[in-house]
Amino acid sequence: MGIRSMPAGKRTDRRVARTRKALLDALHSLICEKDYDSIVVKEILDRADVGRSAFYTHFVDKDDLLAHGIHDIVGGLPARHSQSDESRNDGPLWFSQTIFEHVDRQRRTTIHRLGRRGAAILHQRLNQVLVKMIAEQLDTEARKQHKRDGGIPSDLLAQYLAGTFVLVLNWWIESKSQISPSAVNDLFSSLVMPVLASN
Amino acid sequence: MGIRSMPAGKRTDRRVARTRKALLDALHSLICEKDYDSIVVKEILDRADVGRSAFYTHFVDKDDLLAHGIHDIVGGLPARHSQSDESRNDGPLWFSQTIFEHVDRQRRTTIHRLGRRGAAILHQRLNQVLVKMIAEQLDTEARKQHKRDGGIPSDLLAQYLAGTFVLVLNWWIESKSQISPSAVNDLFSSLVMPVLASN
DNA sequence: CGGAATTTGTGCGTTAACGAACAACTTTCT
DNA sequence: AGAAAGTTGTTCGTTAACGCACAAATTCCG
Repeated sequence: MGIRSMPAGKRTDRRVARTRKALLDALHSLICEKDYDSIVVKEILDRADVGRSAFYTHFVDKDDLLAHGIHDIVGGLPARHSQSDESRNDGPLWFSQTIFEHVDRQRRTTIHRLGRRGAAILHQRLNQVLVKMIAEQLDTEARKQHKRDGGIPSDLLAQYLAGTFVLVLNWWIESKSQISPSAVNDLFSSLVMPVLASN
Repeated sequence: MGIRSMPAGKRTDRRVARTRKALLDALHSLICEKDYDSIVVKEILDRADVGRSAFYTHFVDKDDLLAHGIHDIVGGLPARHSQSDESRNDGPLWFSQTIFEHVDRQRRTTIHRLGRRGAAILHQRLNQVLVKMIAEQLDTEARKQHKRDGGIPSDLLAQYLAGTFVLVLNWWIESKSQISPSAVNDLFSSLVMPVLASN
């Protein structure tokens, strides 16, 4: 649910933010040291210095905690997007480059420790968040252009873009060949640009 | 009161420890940036991310918070003392060298920003804590030697040693001449050793 | 000087985190 | 296999921290 986007409601309690951050950080630092599957809740609790009951008031289990970890990754993205100089870099692909670079940075420290399951969870979640973000951005842009539609429905397009992105991302991570973030970003562009152009 | 010495009672609540540490750390980092006197409670609260009422449940005011800051400095001392190999380095002066070195390290970052008042508070508190620590150590040692007394009362001796130490420390800080920690420690030894030897 | 603004310290109803205990389940060891 | 050890997820009474509002004291400034 709401990452921290809408200005509605009162802002979150200090304690809530603290506990969440402590747990998220604890998991992150643990993943840097050992495989995700071998990590046990007690370890997270100890490192975060948080009680067991507090954990389960915020997350349903370890996987849920992991899934929420991407907010740190993707959370800062819309800020950069909306704060950009309104120049011309806000196409539907504004997100890809940044994420590719981020993944590239974290590749050797954390990502390879996730294992099949952890990676699947994160990809699923990333897909989820991306769909939402892209859909919003697409709608905003469509509204600027006087609702000119008739092509591909925007929600389908969003799902397509997110899906393709995660696919490429996954392939990139699995692939042994060392490709630069920029190069794989170009690959991604090559795949989806024709579709975008035809719209 | 009790720093964290006695094994009595249940250990402190996580929340208490967290709040205390957050406030202590916040003050410390603020002193690194501006004069102690110019720091206002609100600033400490904001940086520590702690509510106003939480502050006053632990400390009576800003000065009280500062005073409790030395526990970080002196707190680790007894551990080192009791964990030493029981060899022969536990004279009554085991504390001085360590503290001189610590002060030397923090000299340019924090100490000079304390001002008259802040320094006075810290010295007073340091004296207080030292008296207690030295007295305990003196008693322990006296008990080992079959209560052989008749010389200077141990509590007086403790006060004397602490007082002299703080005096030398203060002089060292104020003095323009650059004296090494070891050198000033030797000076301190020279002052009190005769008295100790005559006992 | 004197009013405005800020800072201080306190009170209080609400809520999140605590800690401890628990049954159910999984792992490990022999 | 079967006992011992460890892990998970839940419950519940207690308590610290929250946020907010307030009067008193202090500092700022025209």
